[in-house]
Amino acid sequence: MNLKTLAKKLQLSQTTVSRALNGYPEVSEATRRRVEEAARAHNYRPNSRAKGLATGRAMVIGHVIPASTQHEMVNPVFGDFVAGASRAYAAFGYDMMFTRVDDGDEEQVYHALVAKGSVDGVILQGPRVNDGRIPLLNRIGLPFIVHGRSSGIDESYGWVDVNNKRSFQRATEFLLDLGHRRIALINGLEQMDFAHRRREGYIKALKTAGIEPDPALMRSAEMTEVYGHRETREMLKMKTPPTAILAASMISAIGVRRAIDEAGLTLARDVSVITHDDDLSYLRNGSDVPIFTATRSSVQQAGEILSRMLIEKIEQPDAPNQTHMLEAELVVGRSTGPAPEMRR
Amino acid sequence: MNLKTLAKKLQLSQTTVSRALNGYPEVSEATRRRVEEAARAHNYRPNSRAKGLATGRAMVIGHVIPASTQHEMVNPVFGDFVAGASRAYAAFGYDMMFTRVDDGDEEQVYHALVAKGSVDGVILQGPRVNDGRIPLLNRIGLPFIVHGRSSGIDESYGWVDVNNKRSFQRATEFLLDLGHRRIALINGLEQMDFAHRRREGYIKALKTAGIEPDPALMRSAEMTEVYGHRETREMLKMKTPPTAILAASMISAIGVRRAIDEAGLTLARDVSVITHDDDLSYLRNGSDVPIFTATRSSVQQAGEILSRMLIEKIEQPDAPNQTHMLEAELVVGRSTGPAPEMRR
DNA sequence: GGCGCTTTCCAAAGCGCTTTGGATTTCCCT
DNA sequence: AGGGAAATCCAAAGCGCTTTGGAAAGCGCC
Repeated sequence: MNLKTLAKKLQLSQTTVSRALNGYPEVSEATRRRVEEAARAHNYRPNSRAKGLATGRAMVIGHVIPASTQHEMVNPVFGDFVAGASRAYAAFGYDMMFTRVDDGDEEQVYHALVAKGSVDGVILQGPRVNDGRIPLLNRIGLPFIVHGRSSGIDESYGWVDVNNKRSFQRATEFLLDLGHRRIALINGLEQMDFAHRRREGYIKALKTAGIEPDPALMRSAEMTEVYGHRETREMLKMKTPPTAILAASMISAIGVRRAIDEAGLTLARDVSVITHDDDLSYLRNGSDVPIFTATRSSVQQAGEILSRMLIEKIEQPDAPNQTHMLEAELVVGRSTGPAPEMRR
Repeated sequence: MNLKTLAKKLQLSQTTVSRALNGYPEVSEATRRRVEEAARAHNYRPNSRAKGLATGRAMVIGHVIPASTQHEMVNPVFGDFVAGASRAYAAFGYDMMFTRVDDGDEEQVYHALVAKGSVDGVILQGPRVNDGRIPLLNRIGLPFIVHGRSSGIDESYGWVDVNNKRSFQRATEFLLDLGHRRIALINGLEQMDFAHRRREGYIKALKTAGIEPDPALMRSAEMTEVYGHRETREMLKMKTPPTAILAASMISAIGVRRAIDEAGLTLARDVSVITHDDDLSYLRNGSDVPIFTATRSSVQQAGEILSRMLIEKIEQPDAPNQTHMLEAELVVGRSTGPAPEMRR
């Protein structure tokens, strides 16, 4: 069923039917009702490609996802983020499309997306420090919003980000207040901007307290469970092991806890742990009492805000870039306690 | 840059340029080379909507995702599955599109997808027992492959599934062989077909061993960490608590372990745990020695097989439906041991 | 009755591509 | 030299929609 045959059935022109369906005023209420009814009855939906061709809009938002390092997609954060974003897309009639890109092909892929006209805008996930994709997208003129920011990039762009620096600074201060002096940071990959900022916060808090950061206590990699476990196990073997650990995600914190258990130590009593908590649906930080003391910020909520912003950007491209800073909340759970030295 | 202006620049007709670019034989090698070069130079990419309109193919594969219960998207399994699928899509030039659907609107959404022509086929995720979507899609005639199967549906359809029944039967037998008699099942939602089959396997093994399944030891819900923790804590409080637990996913198994720790018990010694392991990138079951004894089957691999099958189905819709059964492997880790009674 | 509005509708062009049906040229062979 | 096949290219139609530029009809009013 297409416009033409529907129009014929109704004894109307395609123009009129199209206008009736799209809410234009140049059509009488009676006709509109008649048209709408017929459309419903015949299960008519305008062909999206034809509509897109005619209007120049795709009603699709793209997510370009680095593949070689599959970090983005397989990171459990991804699902919650996308779930949040999809809520906004659905509300505004957009679909979301994922394009997988091998490393180095990013420029190609963005050019292709705009040349092929398959999306109206993109979400930039996982920005790195000094991320070249931002100037690229600005140059191409494809509307985009960044999930996070990119240190070192001066041009204007829209973003939604957690105040990673401040939240890790506060978390570190919290541990310092508990008397901890050897505090480890099991960070994400430090080329990622969020990890970079978290380290800044961590270091700033240490320096402010007059403590020189120890490179041996700072680890950086993809935030898997195995990674959290491995680094913790190693550090606990040191001559003067850390008494507190800052973990970058719930998943790696789970590995951290496993290593602590295996070492015969007790969480909170022997080693304190604070993690960042993205508030993932499948990995809630406990039900009543939080398992971990954590800096919490819902990535699902971030996804929703972000996609709303992108849709606005698409619908009025000339409006100034918006930004939105989310403050993580420090929730105190059962994974932190006074430094062991203090307790004696 | 579009076909018309590119053709004009080359002093050729649109036909020739199009044919040159699409590998048709009616164009000389010399011209083809010239055209390809110009296309590259001007960064030309055919507009996908126009191409789709002309060919009738969208080169897009759809994933329709239930929203109200956001199980699908926020389940960490989702990311790995999609990562696997995207590998095949990228190889064959397809994009993937996600449509969020509120409960009850599924029929609407599928109809819309085919009417709007926005996808060439869909992947059906999270099939339930007796899932009405399968007959619906067959009726509509939209190519699809199911990730899993649906007990109670007799019509023919393509699927890729893990042999859930057998793998849980084996896992149960393994525990029985270790002397366990009170074995709990912390299952997924039992309207989900995979959970249904797992329970069948579990029950079959028990009955074969002459043990009457105890309803108090069978739990069912979304497989979150908190759920694994809560059910385990409850069951450990019973007068005769289980000595072994079968968990439905790594995430809930992590909750199970947490509850065991909190109860002052030791994994493997006091309580044995076997989990199903989807081999998620961020939640590997340990590095060298597996953390948990587990039935393992890579969901990423399933995604890749599935999407390959769907592409074949799209390209030759009349071929008979293919099916692919994956056998989970039982890996023995450190979470299982002889039943406590046996050790005395 | 005729004028100027508003209301209601329509024919046709155009979005950027593929593909059909031919036209033109080249080449080989007798 | 001429005929036919093969190679190479092209004009134009068509995919299903929106939108422009009018046309026709209805209405109140002088």
